[in-house]
Amino acid sequence: MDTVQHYQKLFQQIEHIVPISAFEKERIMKYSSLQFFPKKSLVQQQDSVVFHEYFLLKGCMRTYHTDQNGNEHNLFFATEHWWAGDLESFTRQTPSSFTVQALEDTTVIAISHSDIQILYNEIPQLERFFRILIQNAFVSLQRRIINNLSQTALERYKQFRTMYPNIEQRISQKHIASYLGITPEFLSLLRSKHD
Amino acid sequence: MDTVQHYQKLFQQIEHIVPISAFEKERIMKYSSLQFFPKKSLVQQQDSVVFHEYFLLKGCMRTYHTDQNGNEHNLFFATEHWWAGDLESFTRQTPSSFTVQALEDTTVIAISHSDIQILYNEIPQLERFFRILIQNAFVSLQRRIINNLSQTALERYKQFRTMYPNIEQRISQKHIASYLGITPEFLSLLRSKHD
DNA sequence: CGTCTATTTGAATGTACTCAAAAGCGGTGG
DNA sequence: CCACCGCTTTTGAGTACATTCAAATAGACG
Repeated sequence: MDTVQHYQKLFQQIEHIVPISAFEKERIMKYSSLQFFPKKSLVQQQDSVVFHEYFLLKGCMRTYHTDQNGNEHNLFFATEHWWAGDLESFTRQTPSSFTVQALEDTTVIAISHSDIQILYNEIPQLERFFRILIQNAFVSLQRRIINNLSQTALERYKQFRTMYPNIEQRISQKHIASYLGITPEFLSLLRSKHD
Repeated sequence: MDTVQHYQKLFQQIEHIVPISAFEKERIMKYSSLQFFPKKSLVQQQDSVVFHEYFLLKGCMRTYHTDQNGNEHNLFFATEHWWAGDLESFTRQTPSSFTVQALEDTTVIAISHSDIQILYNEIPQLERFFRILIQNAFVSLQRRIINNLSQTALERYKQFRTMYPNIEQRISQKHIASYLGITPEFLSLLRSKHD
């Protein structure tokens, strides 16, 4: 089966944290699916309930919030072997505060809300896996808040570049500016001064 | 036993998410302890490994990071029935990026790193409890980042006031300014203009 | 009561934004 | 394959938001 190949990276990531058997891997494959999102398509939409979490096999996505004034603010970028999808809406089955958009043609493994409940019960270690996954995400958000509090836009940009060197080339400056919390014009200025 | 009374709020919080038996409650009490921190004392220190997570019964704490320039940045405040303690350092047993300080005389239930491993194994539901706890914390950090990206200092301050109305009276403006990411002078200005 | 820290006030400065216009770039259709 | 269209990036002027530094005032605590 060819799909097995696609799941290797996901299984690797899980096994890096908790052990899973061949049988459990089959269950995971049974209760998830491969999906494709063309470039620019919306994967999830703000104010709608989220039904899936996505593990990216190929491509790139952004998660953003649109505020009262209609301005978009990028919260996350996800590339290969990252997870995407609003966790709050997914777990609580409440309307999402975020839109998720494919920035490139993107292939994912999708797990639905109902199926993950089944998997949690069949494979208790997954509970731990996702706890640790969220914990890591939580920690990186903490770091980001501290950075936002203590650093200037230029420092944050430099750090972003060193932290995600490969991502920068795939994403427009406009989106990076939004992620950093500055205007595209100001990011352009910073780049011209310090490059 | 009087300590039982102290644990009521903790058990309530756990049972709000997962069921636990009377026996399991006893195990939790066995593998945790009551501790007291006088006002201004340091509960955890930056660059040291964190050994406990704390559930606050009474009092108030702040978690802050000291940057290269020696400036402190408040990341969290915790009051009654909140948790405090750097999760990253606690779970990974690595040096912490944060200092935790009692802002008032504070009484807590403390759980050590080794004891929580025992409890995870004895009471698997706790794994889910902490996953959901972290998930909630993660979600509120997401919100905070979006707010920081989309709002001015005045808007953030107003939101802080409505979101944590009881906390403001217990914490100095200096610390609130640091939490908001502005100088105490500027917060003072905002307050004088819009009050 | 005196000391230490927190808060207020004000002037000068810096960081980042808005608005506008021009230049660059990528995709699409003829 | 080129021309055009729309979107992104650059550049610049003027402005707003927030900081720094300094000094005065107010509060908290022993």
